[in-house]
Amino acid sequence: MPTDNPRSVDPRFFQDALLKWFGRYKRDLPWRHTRDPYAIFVSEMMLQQTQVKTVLPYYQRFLKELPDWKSLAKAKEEKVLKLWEGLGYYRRARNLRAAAQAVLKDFGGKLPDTMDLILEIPGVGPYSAGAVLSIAYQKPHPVVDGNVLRVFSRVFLLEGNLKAGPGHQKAWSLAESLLSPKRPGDFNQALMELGATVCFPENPQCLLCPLLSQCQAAQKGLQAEFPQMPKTVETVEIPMAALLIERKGKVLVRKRPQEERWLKGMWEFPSAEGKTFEEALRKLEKSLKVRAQRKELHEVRHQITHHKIRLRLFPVFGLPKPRKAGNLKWVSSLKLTLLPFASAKGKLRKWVLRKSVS
DNA sequence: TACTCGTGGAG
DNA sequence: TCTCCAAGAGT
Repeated sequence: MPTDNPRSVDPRFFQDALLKWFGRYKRDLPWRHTRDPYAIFVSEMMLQQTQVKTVLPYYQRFLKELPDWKSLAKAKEEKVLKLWEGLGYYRRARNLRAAAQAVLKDFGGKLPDTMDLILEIPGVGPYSAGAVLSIAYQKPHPVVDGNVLRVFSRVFLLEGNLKAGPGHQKAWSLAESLLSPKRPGDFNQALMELGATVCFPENPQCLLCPLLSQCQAAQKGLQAEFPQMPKTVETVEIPMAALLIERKGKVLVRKRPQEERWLKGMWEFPSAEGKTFEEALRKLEKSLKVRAQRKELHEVRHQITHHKIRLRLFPVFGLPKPRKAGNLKWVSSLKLTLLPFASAKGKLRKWVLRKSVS
């Protein structure tokens, strides 16, 4: 019979096992070498729904360029977005800048160290608040993220969807009851580290786990059955066409308006959706008054939530006229632009940089 | 509450 | 090639 009663676990044993393991096996990460609340705050914003390995280069570059609250608060949004290019969830970048402005304007230049105040900051929710307070200020607040949910679901055999409703509440109360009051920051990081490096979604490395003796799923051989994730929505395919329009060594880019469903306010090669590529292409030709080749230069596949996007890039015939429309711009380099589906690591961007914009 | 927002890595 | 999902927040 599954027990989900936190009182069946000795918090002291849990803390000792976890902290000892963390001390020995934790990864060497840059934000573990600083006590600066700003740097820790930046790392937490970047780490939302994003793996450590992906964040690393962004974190280093971001702090070098914008080392403190003041420089971030005063930076242009374009600059912050450029530093975020390719990291995804761009609202985080805008919120981070707004957070810096709030810290300066509302909190005297110092990140607040209490739960109620830090939650007022844009982009800070329950997880980030607990993480920053415990790691930067050693305040005894728990965290619950995807890693913690996975570890708890296995150790305590928690059934059902833990990402919302009563299951989520249960996870938070467990995290609170188990938290090490002396070392909350290390405890929280240890729990997440365990999920990230041992308690994998697939093929968890149970023999390396400090909680093995406490893990109900492992004892029953049910690791693969937990966590119990809600079934995923079917993905819809969206054909998209984009145009590569060159003139005198420059390329036409477009700022996506607020009406777009994704990547609002981001720069791209002019693009459109359609039921078919041909339809998308005709829309573009009409709105920009140009003629495009029917053979694409390149195709990129991309997935945004339950949308499967296929973006084809078509070259434009002849020499198009210059245009001045507000959301269009000729650029000679992509250094100042953000290109959807063509992020820093994207194939399309690499292709364009090599073939077209040198 | 449930949906939306990006991208890359792993199996 | 396809599916899953990650140091979540905003609405």
